[in-house]
Amino acid sequence: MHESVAIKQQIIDVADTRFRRYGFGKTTMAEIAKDCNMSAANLYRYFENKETIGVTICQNCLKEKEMMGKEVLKREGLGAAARLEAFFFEILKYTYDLCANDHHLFELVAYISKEHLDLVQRHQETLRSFIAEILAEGNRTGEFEVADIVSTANTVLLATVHFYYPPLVMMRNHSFEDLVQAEKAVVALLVQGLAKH
Amino acid sequence: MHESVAIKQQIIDVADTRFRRYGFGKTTMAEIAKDCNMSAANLYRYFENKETIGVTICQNCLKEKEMMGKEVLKREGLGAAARLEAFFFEILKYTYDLCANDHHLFELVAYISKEHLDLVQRHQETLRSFIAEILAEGNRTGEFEVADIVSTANTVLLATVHFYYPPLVMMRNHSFEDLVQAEKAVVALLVQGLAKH
DNA sequence: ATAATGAATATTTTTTTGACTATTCACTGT
DNA sequence: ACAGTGAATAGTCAAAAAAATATTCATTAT
Repeated sequence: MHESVAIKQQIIDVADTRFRRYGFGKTTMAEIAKDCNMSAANLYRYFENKETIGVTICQNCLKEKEMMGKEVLKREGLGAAARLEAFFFEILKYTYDLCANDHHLFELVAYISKEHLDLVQRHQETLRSFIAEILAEGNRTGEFEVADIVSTANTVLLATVHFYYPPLVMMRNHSFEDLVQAEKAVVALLVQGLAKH
Repeated sequence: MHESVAIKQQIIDVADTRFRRYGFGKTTMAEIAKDCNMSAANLYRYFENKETIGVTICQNCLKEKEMMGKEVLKREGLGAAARLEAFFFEILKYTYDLCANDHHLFELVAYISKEHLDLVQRHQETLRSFIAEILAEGNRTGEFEVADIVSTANTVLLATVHFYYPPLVMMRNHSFEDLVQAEKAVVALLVQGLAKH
């Protein structure tokens, strides 16, 4: 019945493991198939091609990052300013961990992002909507005074690119602590700018 | 006497022309030498190697960009906020023009920047000092209220990376107008945050 | 009809090889 | 000593060949 869904998932799991350990390029369809006890040809009944497998894993990665941010939206006892700070802290942490520890996955994401611009765009769209939520909350509580929430959310996203865009996060061997300090400083300045005066 | 300085300059001029037209990789030392009416071997009496020539041209490029920013520092009749805006506008304009029109030079800068991190760092250091000057002016005139000028200048630099870092400037085919609009929005938000309340 | 396969074909990657270019050096002219 | 050179060397790049891999397809199994 939903057999095919389970098999798809198995393929993703197996591929994910191999991609992380050996990289996308060094993993063959034959190897993935073997791990699933099937022939390489049969993989094509579940995925159009190898790249599609990569894209799916990439999407999962971005989705997980989004979850990290989303969790912050629901946290109790935070004002809008503190929430914004926590939001970028989580995003930065996730991005940093990915890049620093899963080098191969980082490369996969970078490669896929180059081709499938739409993926990245959708991801940014999601982050933007999260930020917009925080801005709206700030307006509600009187902490912020934002006229155009959507366009301001976009502006905030532009100013914080250092903390979610992997190539920038990894540029020069900044320690995680340095990055967090920079993140705090940028967000603090932005919060000042957003605040009701 | 200062013969060698003039010859060095000639080599740079000739190389610059060729690099812009054909790219760094497609320009040979023999060609540069021919343009200077000398043998390839003789170039090595003036430059350690080909890469050093590229680095020098790259430096000139960055220096020119810095000049664009510096000019804004001296403009009369601008408040600190307007000056900051004008500053990033000029930087963005120069960066955009370089990337959009001098594709080969853009690649050279990108390539050299990867190796010679110190060049880029020094460049950022310069931009930072310019921003610091503007912040200090703002403090003086009462427009801004910045406690730690140096660290704040750095924060501003981080938040505006979209407008001076070539790869980001060129990411997706944003029109120049879109970029300028984004630049205005980001700087406006930062200025709000810097303002005396 | 659906799942799966081995063998055939198409693509991509790797290796090899030859040509090309950067760099060095021993030497020439001043 | 200094500016310069041609020829020798070393290293890099690019085209071609070989090998590996992705993808398709005709066929089998259930």
